[in-house]
Amino acid sequence: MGEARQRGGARPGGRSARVQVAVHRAVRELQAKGEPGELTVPTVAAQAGVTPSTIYRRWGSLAQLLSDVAAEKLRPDSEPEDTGSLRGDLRTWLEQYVEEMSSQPGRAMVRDVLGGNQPENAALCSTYLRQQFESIQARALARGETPPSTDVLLDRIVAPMIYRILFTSSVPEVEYFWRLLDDVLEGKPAAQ
Amino acid sequence: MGEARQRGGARPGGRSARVQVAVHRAVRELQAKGEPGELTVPTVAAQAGVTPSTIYRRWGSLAQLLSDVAAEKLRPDSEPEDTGSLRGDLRTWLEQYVEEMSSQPGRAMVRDVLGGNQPENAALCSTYLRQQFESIQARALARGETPPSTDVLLDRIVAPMIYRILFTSSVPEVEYFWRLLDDVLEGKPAAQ
DNA sequence: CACACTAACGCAAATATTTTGCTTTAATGC
DNA sequence: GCATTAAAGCAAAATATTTGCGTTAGTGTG
Repeated sequence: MGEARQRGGARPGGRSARVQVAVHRAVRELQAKGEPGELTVPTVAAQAGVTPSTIYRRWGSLAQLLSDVAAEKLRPDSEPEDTGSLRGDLRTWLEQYVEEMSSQPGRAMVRDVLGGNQPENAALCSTYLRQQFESIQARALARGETPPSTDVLLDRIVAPMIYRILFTSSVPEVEYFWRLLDDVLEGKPAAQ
Repeated sequence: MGEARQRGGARPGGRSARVQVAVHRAVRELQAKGEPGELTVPTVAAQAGVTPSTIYRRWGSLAQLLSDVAAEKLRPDSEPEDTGSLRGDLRTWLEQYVEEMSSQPGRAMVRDVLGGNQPENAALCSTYLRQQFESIQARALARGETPPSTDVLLDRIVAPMIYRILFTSSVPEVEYFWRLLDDVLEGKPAAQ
């Protein structure tokens, strides 16, 4: 994750790991409780049973900690569902992704990952997406289908969604993105 | 701009306006000087000849102030150049936009607008883009050309660029986005 | 133009957060 | 085990943020 790295023999075992888990969990608990005013380094530290200075030294700031937690939340917990066809796989995946990301907590996650000025965490999210797509593509190839490239999927479907989440007040329904998907799959010319 | 709004008779004249200008200028000056560590509310206040509490009361936090300043910076200072054709107008505009946004300060601007949790500022940026596009479209229509819709331009060109700026470590050269543009203009099928 | 009204600023005390130096705890390698 | 030292704890110091209250100066009215 995005924690400050040391050169000397790092020591990731035991206590360090426990602190990491406790702090991340504390963040999630406080986030779940609502009250964004309660979400401060001292509060998180208290909830995690840890000293504030520990958090400052390991994560640097609340924003970086939140960025780490958000990146962790955004890691997919399972393979994309197999529906039997490329189009079905992508539609199902897209439905879940749109729902997750355009929700209030979803938008917050996106903002948080970007917030920490920690390019690695943002890049990680992109990597997660690529991996999901690659597994869908692999299945498609195994079926004899010819899937679009990952870059095309990112440019034509993910990017428009994220752009709207970040820069506009309302995000379209899934149908809008399903349409973008079909344009890609059918090699349609751009809608004018 | 994103400053806290009051219901009672607002008082935007004279002193308030001067403070606003002084504070924004102070932020720009400190940003220009580099040293991100120097960029704190007390420092900005000192540079602007103002009390910190003034900034806290008007802007709430450094992040919101930076968001306002970034939104202001992102406001286009002129009409898009007229090159005589739709494709030329869009290519020229795109060249400048890619150069501006993928630079180090450009990326910082994007992060800053989004940073303040101030959806209005982000939405403003999208509006600026729409306006630029609309003026290019109007010229195209006057020439008898048929320009793509604003949404298509945002989805197919701007969104991929912003996505890469925010989520990946390297942003492609202009040529990449010129290609996306030509795909849109020529109604080409998606590249596989 | 003088005057009342009050939004927005300044000032300074009260809080809260962040940094830092030093001590203690406990992983890791031998 | 035992030495070594990364990472945590603790507490004082430094900074940043909030808040109450007095002052300044836009704004509307007579």
